[in-house]
Amino acid sequence: MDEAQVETVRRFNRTVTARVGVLHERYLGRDRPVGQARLLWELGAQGRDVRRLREQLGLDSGYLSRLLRALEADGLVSVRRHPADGRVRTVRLTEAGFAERAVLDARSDELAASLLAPLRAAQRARLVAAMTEVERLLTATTVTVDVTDPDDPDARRCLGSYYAELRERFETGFDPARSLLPDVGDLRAPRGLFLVARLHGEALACAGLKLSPGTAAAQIKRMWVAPHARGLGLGRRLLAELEARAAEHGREVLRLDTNKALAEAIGLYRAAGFQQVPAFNDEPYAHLWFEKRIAAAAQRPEAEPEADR
Amino acid sequence: MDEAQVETVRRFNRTVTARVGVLHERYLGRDRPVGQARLLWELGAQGRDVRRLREQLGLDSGYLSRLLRALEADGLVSVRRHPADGRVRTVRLTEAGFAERAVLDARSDELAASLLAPLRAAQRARLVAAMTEVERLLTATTVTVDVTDPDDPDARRCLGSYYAELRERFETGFDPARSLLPDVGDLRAPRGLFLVARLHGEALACAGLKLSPGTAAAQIKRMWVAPHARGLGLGRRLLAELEARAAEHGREVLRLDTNKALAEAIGLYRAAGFQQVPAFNDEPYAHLWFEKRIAAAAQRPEAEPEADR
DNA sequence: CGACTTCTCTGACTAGAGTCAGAGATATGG
DNA sequence: CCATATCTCTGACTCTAGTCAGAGAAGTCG
Repeated sequence: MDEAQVETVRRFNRTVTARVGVLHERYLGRDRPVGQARLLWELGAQGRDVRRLREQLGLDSGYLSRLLRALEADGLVSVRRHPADGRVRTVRLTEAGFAERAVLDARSDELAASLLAPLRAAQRARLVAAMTEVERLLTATTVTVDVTDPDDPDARRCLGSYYAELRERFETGFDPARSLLPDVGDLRAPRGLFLVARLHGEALACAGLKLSPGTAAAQIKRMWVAPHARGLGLGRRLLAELEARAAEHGREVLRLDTNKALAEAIGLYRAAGFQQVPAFNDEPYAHLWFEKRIAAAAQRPEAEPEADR
Repeated sequence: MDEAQVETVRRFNRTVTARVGVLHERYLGRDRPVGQARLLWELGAQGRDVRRLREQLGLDSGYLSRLLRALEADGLVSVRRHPADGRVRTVRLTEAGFAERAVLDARSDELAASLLAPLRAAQRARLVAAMTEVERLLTATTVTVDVTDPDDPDARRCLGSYYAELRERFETGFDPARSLLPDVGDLRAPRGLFLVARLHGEALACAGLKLSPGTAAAQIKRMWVAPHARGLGLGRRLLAELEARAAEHGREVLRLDTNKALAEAIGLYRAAGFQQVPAFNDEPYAHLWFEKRIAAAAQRPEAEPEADR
């Protein structure tokens, strides 16, 4: 990235935090501490476990407890014990809580409207379009990609959604036990690895890499991106990450098989430089096979994020 | 504006305050209270009067005083009495202060880079472009337009710059005393009005309206936009505002005269719906005359900001 | 000169945000 | 069933941001 880009981002940060950030806090916390307001905001229609709230908002347990009690005292939330686990407590908005949330909502609308109001229709449309773009890309930069054990709950959730989607989209249905990789346990060191992409703690995408011993090829398996997270470039990012990891392990070729029903994925593979090749395995669910030569590297390169993350 | 637009702005606000705002504060205040950091940041290369700082940052005088003393104790700023006015104190960064500022600068770069890092080159370029657009338009929404006495210092500053620019751009030079409006004092109630557009207290643009009695036409005079503020749509906004004010006063026609050297202004007038007409006065500096029929209105309409601000 | 204003500083507060160290209740694994 | 881990809550703090009411020094105007 060049200096001019960094400079633009800096200017953006200043302008936006000054104009939006400050107002946002002020609107939100007009007659309620910002901490409480944020909490109300975060509480959805159904109840939430305190534990999850804490983790999601990154709050100290003591602090959160106090915030909850303040809201409870105002009659905005009710806190009950979790039906299954008595240690856990579940928070839920009361009627009054919903009303208060609606007030915050209205204020948020008001702030948004005040930003748009001084503009002419054409400028407004441009601003909204640019905001959409910024938000989309900023969301993309917030996603983290980490090596995760395939037995981790997040990993399991991704795989579950993946299988469900395949079941629905493949003409023949899908049963992982009948596939060439019945046990995802193979996707952990030293025979492989498994990546999970997360946004604010929510798992959005996954991808596995199989590093069979004694071959120069690494194989991509179980790659999936949550439907609502498509279009953020996550697929490409996972591919780039896998490529870098494979290179670290001295592999020279990256391979994968796929099903003809997965049109977007196939497009992604081609765009990322994969070439179609004859079948290199007898995966029953595969119709197409791809591979890509990669630059082996002992150390991970730094300059380009394709390899960097 | 429609609901979808408001919704987009809201989503933008949430994402951006969460991602940029919080980080911004955290980076900035990593080992220094945010208040102090903001102050360091705001202190330019030359010294600043405490009075101006207070006004610019909107701080309580006691609070600012304490912040300054904290920075002084750390040897980052020096505070001396103003040479001309012993009540006023002037703050200036010390060597160590500049070093500390450089650290903040570096962090800001770091934050910017961290936002860009996970993206591919193409995405980066798109993000930067969208940010530029958002920043530009958000700046535009922050500009306020108010009726101001033509003798107000801001108004005088604008007019001064305006005259200077005309002197330079007109083939014949420019002397306000030789023009048809030698005294801007006419541009105040009840015979007229004068608008000044300001951003963070800095005057950026102005425009006058002459409401000669006994005629159905109002006349626009002394319209100017600071060179560095062009492209924000301020000219259009001022025109719209004047049009609304003229309508409020029951006028049915808006008129203006202009010089052929002012190409951008002429373009603006045409784009805003003005038609060229034969000379309606004998302004020595005018080459072109324009007018526009406007809808008279006792009350100011609300729906469109063209008339709203 | 004297009254009034302007500007900065000090002292005395308040409130919010957040941290840390347990205590107590409830699960879980051997 | 016991030891250990997990989860929430309480009490006791700290820090920062910010407000308010003057005091005192320095200018300004009649």
